[in-house]
Amino acid sequence: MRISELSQRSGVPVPSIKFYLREGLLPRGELTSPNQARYDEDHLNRLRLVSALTGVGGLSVAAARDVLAVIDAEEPNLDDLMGVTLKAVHPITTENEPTDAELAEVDSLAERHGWYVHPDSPLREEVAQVVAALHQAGLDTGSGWVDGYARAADDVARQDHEVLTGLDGLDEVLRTVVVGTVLGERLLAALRRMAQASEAHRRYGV
Amino acid sequence: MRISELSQRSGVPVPSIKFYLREGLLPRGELTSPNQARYDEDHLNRLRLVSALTGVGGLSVAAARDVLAVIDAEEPNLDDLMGVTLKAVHPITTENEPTDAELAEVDSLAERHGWYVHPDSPLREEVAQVVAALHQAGLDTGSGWVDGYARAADDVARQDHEVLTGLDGLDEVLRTVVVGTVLGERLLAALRRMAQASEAHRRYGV
DNA sequence: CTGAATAGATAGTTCCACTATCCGCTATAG
DNA sequence: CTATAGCGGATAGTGGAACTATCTATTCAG
Repeated sequence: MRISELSQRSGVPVPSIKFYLREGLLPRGELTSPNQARYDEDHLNRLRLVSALTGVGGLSVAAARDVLAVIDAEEPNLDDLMGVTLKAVHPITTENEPTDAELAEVDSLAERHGWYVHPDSPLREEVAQVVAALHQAGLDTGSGWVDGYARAADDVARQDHEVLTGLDGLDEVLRTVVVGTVLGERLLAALRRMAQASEAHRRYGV
Repeated sequence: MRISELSQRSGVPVPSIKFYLREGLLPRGELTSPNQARYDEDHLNRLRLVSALTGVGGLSVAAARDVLAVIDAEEPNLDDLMGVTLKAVHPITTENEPTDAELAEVDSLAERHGWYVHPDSPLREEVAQVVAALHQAGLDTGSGWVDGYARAADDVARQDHEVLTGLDGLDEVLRTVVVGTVLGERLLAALRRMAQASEAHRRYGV
């Protein structure tokens, strides 16, 4: 197919597709002549993936490119993929260094839930940073409600890995990890809001 | 205190504070003369709240302003607050209309979990949109894993409301709803990633 | 044959979240 | 008392991100 069909079937405007081609999110089509290229179903699927990641997924174009590059790597590596994906989802900023007390809070939380957290893992800092933001915003994390969040997170993570074991091709595993990490987060957030609204209705009526 | 002290204690640069003042996220200080104003602890707390919402919370300045405006309203209303907050967190885009099948999927999910979802609620569309994005990205939602996410979301939402019943002042309730919605989402996401990493370590070593 | 579409390059646009500069004034150190 | 650093408030400028428009030289479809 040509670019206009790709555009129609994906819902992405032609200029945007050209932009993604330039940025390397989407491989070029096969040139049949100097100004004609042919795209196939793979291109369409890839474009839909890009669209999902940058749209609902909320990734920047640069972050999406990094993530996709790992998927495309010769020897894809689950570790790399997780690292890149985690970085992509919410860029680590150094806006407010967490205190040692907050890091310790995270460590003890992890211990209570039986999590192994590498001391140098950026995740440790990241969680501590969110905790720091909660404190800054005037919320107390001392009364144990964070453990409830951790339990829910643990449930979801276990299930995520269950799902992965049911897949066969490496390609599918990689794609599922990426999409599951990026969109799963959005799904969980949206469902939480839905559950919250329902709970509010149940408790306080309409 | 004057603006420089506000800046030092909050970590926000003076020009940014001026920007927030202009944008109405932070109330003006009390003028003691035409070019001198006095700020107090309330200003500092408010600034820290703004910083948490726009920083780790990921809200745009406009979204933060809308949310804060509801908190500041004469007669604050929990419904308004939730509506505005939900809109602020992830702006509703019309990028890919969910299909009727996807909406139906969401409805039956809600029913299975005993959630009341108003037919006109934007949440319905929002969840369906995430589901649509998952489909577009090539993931199947038919095998029941979404129910696991819903269960986790339900747990968290119930607990969120438990926390609220333990608070007294309306002000505190409102602030907790906002911060809890915005930052709670980030917390849950970060914890999920941490749990995922730990689970990966448990299953595949290193 | 002709008009619409195409590949690829370059340049322009729009939005956002700040920054920088400027002015007239004021608090304060010496 | 002066010098000077800082202030409030207004206006203008900056830099990055994600497109969007335009251009040229083809080429395909009717």
